[in-house]
Amino acid sequence: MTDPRPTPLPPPEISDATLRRFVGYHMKRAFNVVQADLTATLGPFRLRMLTYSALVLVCDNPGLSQTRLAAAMDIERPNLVVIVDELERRGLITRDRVPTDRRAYALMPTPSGRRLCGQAIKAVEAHEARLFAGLDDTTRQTLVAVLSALRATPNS
Amino acid sequence: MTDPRPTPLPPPEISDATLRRFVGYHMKRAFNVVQADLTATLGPFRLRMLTYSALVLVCDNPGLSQTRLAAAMDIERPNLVVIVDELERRGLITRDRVPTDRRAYALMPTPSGRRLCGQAIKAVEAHEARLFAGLDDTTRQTLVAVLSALRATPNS
DNA sequence: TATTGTTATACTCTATAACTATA
DNA sequence: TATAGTTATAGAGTATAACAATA
Repeated sequence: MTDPRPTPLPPPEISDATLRRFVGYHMKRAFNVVQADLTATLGPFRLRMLTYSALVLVCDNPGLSQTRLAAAMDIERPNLVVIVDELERRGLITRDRVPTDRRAYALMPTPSGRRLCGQAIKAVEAHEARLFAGLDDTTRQTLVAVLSALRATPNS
Repeated sequence: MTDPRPTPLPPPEISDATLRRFVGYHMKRAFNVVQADLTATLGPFRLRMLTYSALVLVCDNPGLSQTRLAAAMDIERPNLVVIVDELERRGLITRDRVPTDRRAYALMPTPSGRRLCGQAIKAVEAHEARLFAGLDDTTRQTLVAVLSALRATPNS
């Protein structure tokens, strides 16, 4: 199976050894892959990673306030507003006033929201099972442990 | 050390067990931490993760074309244009026409670009050493191996 | 004064279509 | 025709300041 073509210009391998030494570089690329796959998985539910995360947290913690939800999602409160707007507009959650603190909202899942959430969770489970099929349990646990430990950064 | 205050409302722990079961959730949060830290690290050099990656690749592969650089960085060519624009405007790289193919550019680092690149690499090395100080070599290698393996996604 | 939710805003990254000039 | 680089554009995520209502 020799190739008779006079290879027009054998594209010299790119040397990315320097970049590959940095974990952040690998994290970025890996996350892009996961993100793209997850977006496709959630597409049929008209959810994105952020709306999905918010819906799951509201279903698991009915009555959550937006401030605490934003903290749990590790995003800024202003950025949560549009996410809650979207979930509320679709009738998946409700914003109920808290009698004891009329500043805050108690976010509650609707029956429809709970239903969609359950379906989306199953889809994401299947998505992750496929994506991480090559990892044994120990490696997967190590991965999660390492990523979790990165939460708090003792910056200099 | 008893607390005499009548805890106004003991914020019930948020149950995020469902989300925590998904690796993508941990990847997102971990990447946000790394990204924020890296942005701070590169700030003094007026570089971001993308401009840094591009500069490193051009320094390691002088004469690289934009198409191949975009492929190496795993971004779309249109998005690379502004990155190359910025590096060129700052005098860190040059866009030289390729005599044999006048459509393409040969990206070359300037002496100033090489100098800044060397300094930035050292800063990023220190940044990563600090960020991943808790990981032994084996764990770190496992992490990189797992993240790298995620590149190609056999999507269903 | 402090906090909840909100608006406005800006920057970055990502993705696609369509154009130009070359090949 | 196909490719290299470009422009325009749109969507999404992130971050900060400042405001009204309420505590």
